[in-house]
Amino acid sequence: MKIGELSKRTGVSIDTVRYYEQQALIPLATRTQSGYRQYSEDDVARLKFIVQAKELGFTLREISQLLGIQSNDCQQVKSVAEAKAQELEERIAKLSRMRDVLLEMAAECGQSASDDPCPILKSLGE
Amino acid sequence: MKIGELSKRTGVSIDTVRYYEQQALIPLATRTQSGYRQYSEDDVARLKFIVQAKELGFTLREISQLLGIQSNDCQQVKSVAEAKAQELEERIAKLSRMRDVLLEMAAECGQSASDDPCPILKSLGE
DNA sequence: ATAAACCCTTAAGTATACTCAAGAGTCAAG
DNA sequence: CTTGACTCTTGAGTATACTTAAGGGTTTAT
Repeated sequence: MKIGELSKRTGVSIDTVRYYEQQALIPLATRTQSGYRQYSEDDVARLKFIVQAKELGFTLREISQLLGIQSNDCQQVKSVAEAKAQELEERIAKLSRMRDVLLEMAAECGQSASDDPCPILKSLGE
Repeated sequence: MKIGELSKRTGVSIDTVRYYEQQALIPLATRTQSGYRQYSEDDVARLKFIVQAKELGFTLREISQLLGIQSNDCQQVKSVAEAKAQELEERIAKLSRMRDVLLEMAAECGQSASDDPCPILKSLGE
């Protein structure tokens, strides 16, 4: 398939696909004799993965590592994946704490008299 | 205290403090007669909060909302905080799924023969 | 009183991740 | 066979969040 179809099937714009190729997130596409890029189902899957990972806050550099573009060394990919899982664990813990803090903030806001200072700065920042 | 001390106590660079002021994340500092910015403990707390929120992936715009810089309307701050808590909830769920996916990936990588293709592209992207 | 350390402003530069524009070649339908 | 949709490349522009540079006052310690 050509780049337009790939774009429609993944929701990634044509320009962004070319950008990802330039950044080596996806391999250099094979070309038709006239120079058009040709893509396969594997490319669709790879792009969908990139989209997912991006939504989760991974940088392109991290995604590149995850995809292990430069190497087919499964063991290396494994250790990267495990390290990322660990990072996610920590991030989840942090986010959970932040969520609790926000809810506490909201509760305090609801209770204080309307002309009291907002309690946010008191309850946070330390 | 002056900007240098504020910087040291919060880990935020002097330039970044001035940038945050320019972006209205912190209020315009009062000045000495010679034009030096003067800060208080409240400013320290506010900056520490900004640092925490940033680590959790909030944008400066979102943090600005959280801090409710333009308004002392506690109820508005409350609703922003609750909305953010809800967003965090969803983000935590997504991150948890991603962590599971990564661990599954790692497990598969560990099992496949070393010359098999890496199973990542198969197990993801759909 | 003078040198080091600190502060000021304005403006430009950096990294990430796109996004758009210009100018030109290619392909499919009527 | 031509028109419109699609693709190509190169290069510049955008947004976010800083960071650095240039040039010049202020404070503090000796």
